[in-house]
Amino acid sequence: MHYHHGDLRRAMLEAATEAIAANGVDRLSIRGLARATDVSHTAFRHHFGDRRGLLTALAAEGYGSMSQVLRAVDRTGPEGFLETGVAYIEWALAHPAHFQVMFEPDLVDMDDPDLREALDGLAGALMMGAADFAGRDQAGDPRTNPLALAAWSLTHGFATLALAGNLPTDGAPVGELARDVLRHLAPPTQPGHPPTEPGHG
Amino acid sequence: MHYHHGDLRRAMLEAATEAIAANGVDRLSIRGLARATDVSHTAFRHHFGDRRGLLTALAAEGYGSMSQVLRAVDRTGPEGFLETGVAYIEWALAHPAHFQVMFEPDLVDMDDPDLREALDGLAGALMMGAADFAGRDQAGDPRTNPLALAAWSLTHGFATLALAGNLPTDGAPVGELARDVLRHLAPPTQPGHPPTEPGHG
DNA sequence: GTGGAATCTTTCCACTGGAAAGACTACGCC
DNA sequence: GGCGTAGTCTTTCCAGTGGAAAGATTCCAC
Repeated sequence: MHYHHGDLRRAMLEAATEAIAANGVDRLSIRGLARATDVSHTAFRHHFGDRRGLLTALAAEGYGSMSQVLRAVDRTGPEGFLETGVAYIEWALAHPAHFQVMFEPDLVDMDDPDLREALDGLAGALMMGAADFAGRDQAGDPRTNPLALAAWSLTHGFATLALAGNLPTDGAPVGELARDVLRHLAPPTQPGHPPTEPGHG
Repeated sequence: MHYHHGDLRRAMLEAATEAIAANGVDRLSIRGLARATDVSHTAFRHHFGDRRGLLTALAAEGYGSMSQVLRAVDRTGPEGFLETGVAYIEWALAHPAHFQVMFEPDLVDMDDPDLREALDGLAGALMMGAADFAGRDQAGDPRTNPLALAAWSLTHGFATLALAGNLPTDGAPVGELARDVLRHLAPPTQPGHPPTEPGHG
């Protein structure tokens, strides 16, 4: 046992990831992390400042990881427009702790420069994927393009509901179900009547 | 000031609603609620048991309220299939504290009978609305119908992203944007594998 | 080596949620 | 009226939490 831990910052982030995934972020205890890492409960302050700083770092790590994964997606296939969404969902299910922190602004310090930089990186990756849905001619910015926003909402909603345990995840891999769900996104038809035509038509 | 508060249960729920909407559920303090209600910090225990019990009651209240609103939606118009989704989103934005607690299973006691009953009521209302998306011939159960699940995911995702501050809510009412987004849901146009298998049931 | 910077500990504090026991009040019953 | 019981709230105490401040230890450039 050394006085210097070696890489306490990383160890704390990993311990927090496990603890949040197991018990939820509301039951995350700094002192519990310190015990798991075998340091004093104030050791983390040098690296993160306070509890919120730790969660902010975790969120930034999540933005970076997700951004990296989404940018590596092969979107050239016949259903390439779906792949970013599927990757988004699979990443969320594989990183529940990060995902939970990433989209709860109450938990983090939104003014943190590292966080903002990582978030901007993810936003860029999302726009690339959304452009596949919206059509390559159009901008994929959800702020201006309702179809892109619909793609993001659908993907994010599926991931959120799945993480909250509201989906039948029994047996079949979620990736296939996600594909089936994401396929139901379509451009708008004439306003005034529904774009869906039930089977009896 | 009476020894008996009168309706402490309701007062506590309302104070909690305000506090969560203002600061998020993670910063909700029982003692803070007690101060706001001018009672001792253990007075609530008789009504809710513990902190989790209070959040559980809040979630149940939310399920009941949302269910009631969704069931009152007029779904007969030309775009009636959208109205449940729009009402879902508008309810969520009008009740951010409830919504936040309703879909975070870590925060509540999922075995609470009152909660389960209220949740079942909401599930029924959601299935009615989802059936409008999925087509009236088909079951609107998101557990078996991918289109119904897509409708729920899209609606829920939009509400979640809006509450997290990720949407451009400047100026225009969110209801219209929600309509534009929800209109993008459609049956699959891609050949190949049909997303819905006509299993028996 | 030595001085300074980085890292971790010790100690203390205000605060939190919960347990236990007691005090007050409403209300049916005599 | 008075009485007793159930319901409601308080008082008191406790273990646990996050954070502030100051000190101890180790690393590293020189």
